[in-house]
Amino acid sequence: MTALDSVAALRRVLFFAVLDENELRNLASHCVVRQMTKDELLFTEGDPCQGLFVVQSGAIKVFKMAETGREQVLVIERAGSTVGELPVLDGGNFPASAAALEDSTLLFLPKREFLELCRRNSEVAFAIIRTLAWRFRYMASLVEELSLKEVSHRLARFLRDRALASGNRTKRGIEFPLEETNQQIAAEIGTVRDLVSRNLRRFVDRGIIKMERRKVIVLNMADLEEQATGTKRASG
Amino acid sequence: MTALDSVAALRRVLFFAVLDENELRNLASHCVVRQMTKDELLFTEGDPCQGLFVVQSGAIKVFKMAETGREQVLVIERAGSTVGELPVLDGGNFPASAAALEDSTLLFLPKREFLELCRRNSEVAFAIIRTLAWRFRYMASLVEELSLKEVSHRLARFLRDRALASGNRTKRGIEFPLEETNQQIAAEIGTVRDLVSRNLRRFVDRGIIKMERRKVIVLNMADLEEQATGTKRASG
DNA sequence: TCATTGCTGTGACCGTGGTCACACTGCCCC
DNA sequence: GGGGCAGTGTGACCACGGTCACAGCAATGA
Repeated sequence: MTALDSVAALRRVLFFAVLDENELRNLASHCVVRQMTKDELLFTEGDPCQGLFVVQSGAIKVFKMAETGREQVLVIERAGSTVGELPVLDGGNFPASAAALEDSTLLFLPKREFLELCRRNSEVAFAIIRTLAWRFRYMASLVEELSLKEVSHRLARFLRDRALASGNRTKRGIEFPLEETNQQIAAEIGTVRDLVSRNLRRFVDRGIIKMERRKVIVLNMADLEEQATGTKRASG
Repeated sequence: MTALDSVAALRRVLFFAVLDENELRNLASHCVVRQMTKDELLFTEGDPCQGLFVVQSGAIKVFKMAETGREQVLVIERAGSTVGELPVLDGGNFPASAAALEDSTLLFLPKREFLELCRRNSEVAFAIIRTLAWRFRYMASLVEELSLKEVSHRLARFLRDRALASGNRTKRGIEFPLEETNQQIAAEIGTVRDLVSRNLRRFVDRGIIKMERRKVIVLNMADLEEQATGTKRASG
């Protein structure tokens, strides 16, 4: 872990990308590296916030948890994204909890330095606005899905996104590994593990996908797409 | 409708409050007044956006609509709030639709002028950041409720919020009128009109509230509070 | 006055989402 | 090899959320 790594990590962040080498180096000098092991808790909803975290590598899930233990993932941040900038910006506490989905490396940037930078550099401020706008759109579509779509549609969308993002086109179809457990998928799409299992099976039965071990092969992308787009009550 | 009214309306907006009289007047000179009648559509999800709307009076609901006709309200904006600043800020289209809940007066501010102002005045930019942060928190709690709470809890919370915001303490309890139809309440809390009706009845049966016509009397605030706080599976 | 309209209340019904229990399958590690 | 351990698959069951149909009620306006 060198200072150069930190600079590189910061540069990947949308709202630090506008900074020049000197500014980045200065910023990096204020950062503290934080190693996270899989499943480690970064912070809990309601905690006060001292600064923001830049994801250098790995993946951090931000989530809400019910007393029953059931959780709803709000967003997953990977390299080049930040976690916790919201409470830094509005002075409140963390609106949700966060934990590492895999071993991860973060940079902690104290809020003092971050806010100072915002005030100094209006380009940064605008980039932050764009980031927040993006986050809002994402949340709005999440609300839409949870309120107006069925579990099978949310799962279909999940699979489609994975297929487009990390799928390999083979003669059999679009193949990709299902990295996460059904439990994790459930938390992302807003249901329970059992239903993920059942709905995956249903897709297999209908010939939309094929599963080998934990590898998914999309046989019929059009059908999957249709499943993902449909509304409640409009299933076939 | 005078220019003074416009200035007053703008001043109520969090991110214009920092402007001085001259700036406000200048801004107002670029605004166009738009009268909306109840149920009139302001814009539809996906429409391109030419500027933002300042609510001077009345109420605008921002919502997502399913093909079935069922809708989910994201937020309701009243005097002093704005609608559509998001697409102005990130250059995208409207992420949701908007319509008037009652007769309303809006000011339309073309995006050119608004963006120029942002660039000129960093105070405005920071106020916008605070507004977006607030919106995000609101959406996060909406996601939490939709995913992790039952309809009865969401309704209880709705009633509690109303009681705190506009309730009159009387010898019988906390009284307030239920302005909206069950249909509207349903769209706000994410369900259908029938369930709102049934759940209201259940609260009455349990002695938590009393209903006279469309007036609600909260008899037992503690119970209502408990209903509103509980999680799925933790009901009595 | 009466017809129309829009909203509420409600009984009957049903499907999806969710719970629970348990067997099974890899897998890691002693 | 065999005993945990974590995750998956699945049958049975249940309840909440949602649908549908219809009756009642209040407000409106011709």
